[in-house]
Amino acid sequence: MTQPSRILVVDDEPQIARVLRTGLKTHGYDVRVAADGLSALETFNDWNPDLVVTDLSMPNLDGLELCRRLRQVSQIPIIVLSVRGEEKIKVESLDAGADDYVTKPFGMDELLARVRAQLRRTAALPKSEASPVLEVGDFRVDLEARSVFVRGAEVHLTPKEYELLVHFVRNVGKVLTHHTLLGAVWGGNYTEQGEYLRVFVGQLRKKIEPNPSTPRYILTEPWVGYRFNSDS
Amino acid sequence: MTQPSRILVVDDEPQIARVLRTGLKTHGYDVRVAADGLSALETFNDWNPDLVVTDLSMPNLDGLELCRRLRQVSQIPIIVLSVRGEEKIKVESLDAGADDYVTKPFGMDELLARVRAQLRRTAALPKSEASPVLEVGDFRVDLEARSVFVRGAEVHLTPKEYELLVHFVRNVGKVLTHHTLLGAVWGGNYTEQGEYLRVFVGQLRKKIEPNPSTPRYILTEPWVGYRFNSDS
DNA sequence: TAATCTTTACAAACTTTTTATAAATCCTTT
DNA sequence: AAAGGATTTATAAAAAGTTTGTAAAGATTA
Repeated sequence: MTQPSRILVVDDEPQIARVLRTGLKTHGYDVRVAADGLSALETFNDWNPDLVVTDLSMPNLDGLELCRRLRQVSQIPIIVLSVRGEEKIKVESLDAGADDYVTKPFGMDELLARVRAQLRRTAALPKSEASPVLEVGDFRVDLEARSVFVRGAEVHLTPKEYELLVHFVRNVGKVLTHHTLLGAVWGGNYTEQGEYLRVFVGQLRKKIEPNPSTPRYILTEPWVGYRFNSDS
Repeated sequence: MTQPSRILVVDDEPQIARVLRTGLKTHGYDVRVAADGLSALETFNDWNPDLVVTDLSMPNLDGLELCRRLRQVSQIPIIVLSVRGEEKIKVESLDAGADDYVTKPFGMDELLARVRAQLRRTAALPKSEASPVLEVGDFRVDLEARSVFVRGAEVHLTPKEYELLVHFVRNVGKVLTHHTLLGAVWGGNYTEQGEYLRVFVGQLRKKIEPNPSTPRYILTEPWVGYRFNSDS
């Protein structure tokens, strides 16, 4: 049997920490709790967890800084807990290296779903970056042939559409900010051209979504960016 | 009885070339010699050898570049000959696509052992790449006779048209960038001459497409390149 | 001289960018 | 909790800018 995944919970509020610990434990995860950023880093080094769930406001070393420090040494998935409505901080978190966020107050079910999604994503990552074919959910992207198949059928994409899709597929389950996507596809001088992104996301959806008006793959994260989803 | 293996020897020094030719011939191989990289490529296309032994320093097109060019179109084993002790060039050769490396001066026995090893290795590979006849969809290209049949009828192609088609046929289904195609057919110094490609694709289409204005085989991928399609 | 390759020029096709408007989302106030 | 206002997002379509297709003339080679 495989080892249970290890999850490091970082929160200075004891009630929330307890809820998270018990919720995750009852679903089979191995959990440890740290009350601030510094002890989180220590536990990370000692225990080598598979995923981190962290609050943003904490003593000693806040969530943003924790993300940055972790990113310097690891690709481990990080889920940030943020307050509803503070969109700016969400973007900052993602820029700092977070993979996803959950807005408080949150349901345990939602958090568990996000945790599963992140663990699945990192499990699916290719061991060597060399593989010329990306296979994710219903998608198959052959980088060498530059061809794209969705649910078995080939779709033709223009250059910009293609680059955008590749970026999505390479980051399934991860929330990508407008800034990030624009930089990746159009380059660093176009990170403010939100219109481009809207237009091309729309075109991509028309080509890959069964029902473009209620997207199943390219989900929008209002005020933040988009997330590529591969679940059925 | 099976055909003797064909070995293409590429060396501009006549003595060495002669030694290699006689040595290999007395061991039952079919041998041809080319004095430089360019004529080696020609002989390769015409004669479809099973293995290439090449020197590094040559006029016209050196051994490294020859390796790269061959690798674009073939998995044929390449053994490189070079002066003893040049470790850097050894690494470069292998990066360029060489399979093995023999330092001069060398014993014929050693070279023969390397040749046998490489041929043994490729003997296990699927036959497709070794065949002198490429059959793809409605196309039949006889590399040895340098003849092309489309839907049963032979078509006459000029040298450039022929090389272009061979490159397409060898990479069915893949999108080939302008850059790649120009490099493969015209060489590395012409990768910016997009006009050439447009003109020759047009000529090829006139010769092979049932309806050149709505191509069925050579499909264009706007802003990227072309893709050869073999479906009906 | 004939065949092939290179160069040139312009119309047609396609992608990207821009623009405009409707729909959705979020925040504030009641 | 509900309504209104501000901002963001979705969508369509026109405008702009490149690339591609094609013919034909010039250059080169055998």
